[in-house]
Amino acid sequence: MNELTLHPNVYQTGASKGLVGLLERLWVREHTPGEGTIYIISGFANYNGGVRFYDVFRRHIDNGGRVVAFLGGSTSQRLSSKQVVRELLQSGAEVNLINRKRLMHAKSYGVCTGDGEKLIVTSGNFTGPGMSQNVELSVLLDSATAGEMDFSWEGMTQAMLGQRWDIHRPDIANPDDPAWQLLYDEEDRGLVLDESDEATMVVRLGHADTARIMAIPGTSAYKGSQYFWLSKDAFGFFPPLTILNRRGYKSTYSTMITMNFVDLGREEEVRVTFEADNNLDFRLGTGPLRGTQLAQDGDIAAITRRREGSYELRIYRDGTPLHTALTRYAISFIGHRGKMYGYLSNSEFDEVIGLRNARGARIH
DNA sequence: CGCACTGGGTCA
DNA sequence: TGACCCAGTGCG
Repeated sequence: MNELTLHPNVYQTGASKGLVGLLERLWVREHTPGEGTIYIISGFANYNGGVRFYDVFRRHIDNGGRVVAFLGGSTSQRLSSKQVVRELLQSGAEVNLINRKRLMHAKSYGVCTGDGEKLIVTSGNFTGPGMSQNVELSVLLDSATAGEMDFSWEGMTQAMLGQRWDIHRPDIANPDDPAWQLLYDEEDRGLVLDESDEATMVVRLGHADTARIMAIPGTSAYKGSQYFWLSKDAFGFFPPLTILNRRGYKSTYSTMITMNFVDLGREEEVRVTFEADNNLDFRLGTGPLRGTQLAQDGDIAAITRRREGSYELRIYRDGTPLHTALTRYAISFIGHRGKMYGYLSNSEFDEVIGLRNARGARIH
């Protein structure tokens, strides 16, 4: 069946809620690892755009399948990152970088197997924000429809390769390959945030988020790790999750960020983890809050991204005026226990909490 | 000892 | 079965 989605959570005609859901249908639910070829076409690409699927690609390739990607590349613009290309190449994917004066701006994803051709035509790039945060329109065309209009992935990709375009295939073994210069380094923590990335996430905390915060040291409730569970739609809100797990056998992708625990007056390094191979949990480590009694079920946490890897965390207790003021930004329901979350710009957040007046001047 | 891991639960 | 929810174990 064909499907259309306008994400995040705006409109959908079928069961899938957004681009990631459509991709899961094509590449996971309706696909057997090793069968046929997976295709990726995107002008922009970063690590978190693919983090849901690297495991899927690896398993597919290990079982004899192919993954073919066409990504934008440029020496002057930040189109695709070294990190996403390295990860794709390491899993065995074939990556073509298209360097054009006029951007390769198409976005399409799909698969070709013995069952036929399927494709998604979308505005969503292979990036964290494109996959979930931005408003993006996507259409999935099933094999019957693709067959009806005579679409072929092989035909389209061969036609792309036949253009007089500047196409590069970076060599994973050779860091001096000039093709790498078409890619940017997204792990440069000195990167200045785009204004649209200067955002604050507000999330209504639940029991699981606060049980260890409320626990008494020495009790069993105090044991284990202290996390806030976030929506996996929040990939785009964090730096690339490029750290792979060392110990376990279930792959996880994580990153370390600097978190200023404003209520503690303390800054700590904490880990953000995506449990790709366990239960798809997306967790923010908040260990320093353990046992502090600073947050309980129903309170609001505000997580403010100030720089690429620097964040601030503030807790607003249920029943306080600022809790009420911030709750109206938590507009998306997630999970099945009434958790809600949402975003607002940092300038708006600063104004709400009184760090800044309506004219944007900082208040001391 | 804290937290990276584990592996269930639960509802749509 | 996807995506949060939950309660630990045991490693370093």
